[in-house]
Amino acid sequence: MEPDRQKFLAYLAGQGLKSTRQRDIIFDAFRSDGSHVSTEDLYLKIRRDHPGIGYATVHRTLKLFTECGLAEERHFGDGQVRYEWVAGKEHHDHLVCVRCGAVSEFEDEDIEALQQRIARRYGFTMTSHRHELYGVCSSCGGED
Amino acid sequence: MEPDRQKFLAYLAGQGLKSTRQRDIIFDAFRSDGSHVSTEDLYLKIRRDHPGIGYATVHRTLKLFTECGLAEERHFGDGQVRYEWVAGKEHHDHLVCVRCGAVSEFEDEDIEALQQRIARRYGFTMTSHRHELYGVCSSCGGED
DNA sequence: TTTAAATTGATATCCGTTTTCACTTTTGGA
DNA sequence: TCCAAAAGTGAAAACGGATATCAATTTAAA
Ligand SMILES: [Mn+2]
Ligand SMILES: [Mn+2]
Ligand SMILES: [Zn+2]
Ligand SMILES: [Zn+2]
Repeated sequence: MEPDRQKFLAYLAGQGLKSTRQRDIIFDAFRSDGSHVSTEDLYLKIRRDHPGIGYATVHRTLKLFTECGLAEERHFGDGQVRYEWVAGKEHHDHLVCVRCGAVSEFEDEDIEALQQRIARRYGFTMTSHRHELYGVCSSCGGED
Repeated sequence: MEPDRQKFLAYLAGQGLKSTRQRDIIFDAFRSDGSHVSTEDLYLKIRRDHPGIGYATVHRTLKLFTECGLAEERHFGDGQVRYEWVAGKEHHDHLVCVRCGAVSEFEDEDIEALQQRIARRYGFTMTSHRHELYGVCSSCGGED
C-alpha cells in the first residue's frame, strides 16, 4: 500500500477513528488535486462523482489530513483557507498572482538561513514561517 | 499642521469626503497606538473617552487610513485583521509569538533583494509581500 | 450477530466583517 | 446667516467562511 494512505490509516487507528468510504474518496480526490484548494473547491469537485458526500465531511477530513501531517493549511489573504498536499514535497513558499489567483512555488535556502539568523537574534524559537510574494504573473501581463 | 493629518485631510478632500469630529478622534487614537491593533481593540480604547463612537465608524475610518496609505492591514493568522500606522516608518516584516501574541519587527535588505530576484526569475511583477516568522519569544521562554 | 462508539450530512451556529437605513452633520452657495 | 444637497453616523441586520449540533447510519470489535 502506498505510504501516504498507510500514514493516514495509521493516524486514524492511533486516534481511535474509523476508516470510511467517504474518507477514502476524499483522500483520493485531494491527493490527485491537492494544490492550494479550498474546502469549497474540493467539495464541488467531489460532488460531481459522489453527490452524497457533504461539505462538512470534506471539511473535517481536510482537518484530519492536516493533523496527521499529510496536508498543510495556506492563507493567501482572500479570506478562505486553502489546503495543500505536502506529503513527499519539500518545504517551499509561494508567489500569488493578484490578478488570476495562480500560485507558484519557490524555495530559497539563503532566505531560509537568513530567517533563522533573524529569529536567533531576537531570542525567538521559530516554529514556522510564512513568506508570500504577491504581484502579477507573466501570463497576466506584468508588462502593462 | 502635521503632515500625516494633512495627508488624511487631503485624501478626504480629493475623494469628496468630509472631515468630521469622529474621524479626528479616531485619527488621534490610532496614531498614538497604531501598532497591530484590531478594529475591536481600537474601538474599545476609543469608547472609554468617547462612548458615542460606533464600531462601524471605527471600521470605516481604519479602511480610509489604509486607502490613503497612512495604515496597512496585517494578517497574523488569528482570524482578525490588524492595522498598523505606517506613515513615517520603513518597510518591515514581523515576528509573532504564538504564545503571548507579541509582535516584533525586523527588516533585512538581503532578504528583500533575494525576494526581488525570485520574482524576476518567475517573470513576476511583485507588488507586495508578506513575511512572518512564528514561534516563541524570549520572554515566553524559548528555553523550556 | 450484537452493540458501543464513531461518522455522516443537513442544518444551525459562530464570529469577525461589511452593509443597511433613518437620522444627523458637514459644507458650499444663496 | 440660512438652506439644501451630499456625506457621515451608529444601531442593527446581513454576510460568509468555518465550525458545531444531532438524529440516523455505519463501522468494527467482541
Ligand atoms: Mn504550495
Ligand atoms: Mn509592524
Ligand atoms: Zn496571474
Ligand atoms: Zn511571547
